[in-house]
Amino acid sequence: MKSVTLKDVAKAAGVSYATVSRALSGSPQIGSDTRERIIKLCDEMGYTTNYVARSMVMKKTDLIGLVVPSIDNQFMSELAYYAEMSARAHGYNIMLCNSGPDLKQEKTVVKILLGRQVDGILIVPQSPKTYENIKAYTDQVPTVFVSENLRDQPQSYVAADNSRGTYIGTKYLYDLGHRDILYFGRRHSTTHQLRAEGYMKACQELGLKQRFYNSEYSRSSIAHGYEMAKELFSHPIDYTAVFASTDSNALGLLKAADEMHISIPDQLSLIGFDNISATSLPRLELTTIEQPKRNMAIQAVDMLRDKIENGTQGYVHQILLPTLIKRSTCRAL
Amino acid sequence: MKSVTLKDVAKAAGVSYATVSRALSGSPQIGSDTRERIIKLCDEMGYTTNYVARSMVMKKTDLIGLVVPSIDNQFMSELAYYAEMSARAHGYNIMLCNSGPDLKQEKTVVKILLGRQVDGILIVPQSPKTYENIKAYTDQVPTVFVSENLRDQPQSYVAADNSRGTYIGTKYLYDLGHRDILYFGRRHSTTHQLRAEGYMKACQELGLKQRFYNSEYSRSSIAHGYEMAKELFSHPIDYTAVFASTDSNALGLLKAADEMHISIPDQLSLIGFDNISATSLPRLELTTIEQPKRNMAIQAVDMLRDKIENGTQGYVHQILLPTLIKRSTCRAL
DNA sequence: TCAGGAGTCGCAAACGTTTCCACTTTTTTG
DNA sequence: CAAAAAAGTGGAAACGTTTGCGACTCCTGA
Repeated sequence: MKSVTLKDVAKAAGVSYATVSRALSGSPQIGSDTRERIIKLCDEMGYTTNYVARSMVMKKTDLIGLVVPSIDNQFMSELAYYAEMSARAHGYNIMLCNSGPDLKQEKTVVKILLGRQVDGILIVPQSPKTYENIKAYTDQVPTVFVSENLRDQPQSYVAADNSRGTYIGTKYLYDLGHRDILYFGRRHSTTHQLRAEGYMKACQELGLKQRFYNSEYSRSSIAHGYEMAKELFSHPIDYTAVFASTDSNALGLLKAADEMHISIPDQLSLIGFDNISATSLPRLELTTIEQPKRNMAIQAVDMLRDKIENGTQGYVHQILLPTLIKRSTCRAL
Repeated sequence: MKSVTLKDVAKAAGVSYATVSRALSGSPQIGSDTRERIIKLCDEMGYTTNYVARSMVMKKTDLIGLVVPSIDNQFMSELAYYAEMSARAHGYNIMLCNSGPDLKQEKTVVKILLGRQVDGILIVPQSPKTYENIKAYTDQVPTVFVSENLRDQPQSYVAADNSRGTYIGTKYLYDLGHRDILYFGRRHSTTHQLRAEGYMKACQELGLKQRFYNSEYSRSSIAHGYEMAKELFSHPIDYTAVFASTDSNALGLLKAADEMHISIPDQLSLIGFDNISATSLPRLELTTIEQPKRNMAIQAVDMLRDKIENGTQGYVHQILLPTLIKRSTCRAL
């Protein structure tokens, strides 16, 4: 269990441990013969440099804190995957924290991460209030937000262009011949407000009537989409397509439609948003708008690295374009 | 960016920094009046203890390395969720690594984790060869494996009782009246061998004929399940139920069945394994065997903590019972 | 022969903690 | 009331590394 230190290999090599350190770090001020000898010896003795000691003197941990509401969520786990890959490729490691159900938890984990001396924090906010919640810490360490739109805040973030996503989607529906399109789902939270706006903008441009259906406290879940849709379908259906603010809600609506024998897409076209993995499943095949998760993750760690390594001040808002994924829940009229 | 240290608050409080350290750590050998004064001061000055310095002297990082083939995977992200929660509740943080596509990557990240001085490692193996692959490191740090069955290896692990899972499932099918049950999918890798064994045992006890269908290099994916199933259905269907070794494969089979107008469950009952989240989706509703992921995660970190904190030697094999989730792809004959 | 420079290498400080030991002050006890 | 015990505090070492600076060796050229 006792690991071998610099001092150990120094002793074995008959040099000072400064020399060993330099040999490993590729310092130019060292003989190439001794360097090789030492490197070989390190290998034999199974020496690996102790990162916590190193961090101590370098005042840099090469650690990035990743805080997500809960990693057990398609969007976030996918994001985490690419973030970790990209970070590691650049010599960083990821410290993972679930910011749990409430803001208190979120603040706690950020505090922990600070104590751990992470070089930067990547956070996907759990609510629009997150910014205020951790404001006190974001100036102590480079931070970039992912996926929640902080528009007016002086904070770096990368996000999908939600507004453009719904715009593209309704345009697609229009081109398919639909003239009565219902927007279904959440409208509060910045993200969902933007999605609604994209729909509204498209309607305006195309001369369509804007029609919304949502309950005040709607959440993005299949169960809730189902409940909402059952309520919705109890009224006459005087629209030919619905744009769900979220894939989960769309899936819930799908379930309700099945039960009520409303055929999708024959009677009703349906389009969602997020491209969660479930949408590509057999029997589902939901047409949707994809958030470019891979790019978001990569851009986010790039931004963070820039802040860390170059000390870049200020902030940048990186907006990525979503794309339409055509599957089989929409049909031409 | 410059954070406040022990020395800073010591100066402000007019005491030595040993005293401040003691006040914070709740040492008994300190006056309760000075303790309160110091704690209040720390709060005001926004002091948080530097964990890397602390780790240095304590020779303990309170860090657990979590290595998974890829976090963007239902099973693993869910596992990671519970593991992180449980770990943090006990004062540990999680360092996340994807062990990537190959064994080389897996070895690399384990090495990194060792350099980071993690107190322990939680690893879900990417292949049966994982054990051999990282053998050299597992005796340098407490390690527990998750979900791959290392039966004969002197290594701690927690896993679902795969064999029992398939046993329960086929028994269920039998009780429903099925007498011709086909086992569909992978059979190599320890896990899947065990699953196959459970099916075989049930068949033996119940006097059923064992029937297998699989391709040599089958993987657990919907696409592959689909391909296999198309091939399968090109032969006459002289069985009334199929047990898929994996939910993903089951879903692929479902898709093929739909295309060939084979009705499930009317013509064919279907049962999967894993209870991935997709199985509970509308239109799918796959009957399956659930791995108790939450329990697995919690047990795993408990085992690891025991090794870390109590220096427990030896190894334990923790086998958890899977449960049958009845949904709508099975019907009584 | 020797000054001086290039090329190597060692010494020691520093990073921010925790904790052992010693020391001072206060309290208890005989 | 003196001595011993207890309580509270400070000094300093230690953890394993990086790196500035000084020192040493060796060689070149005058």
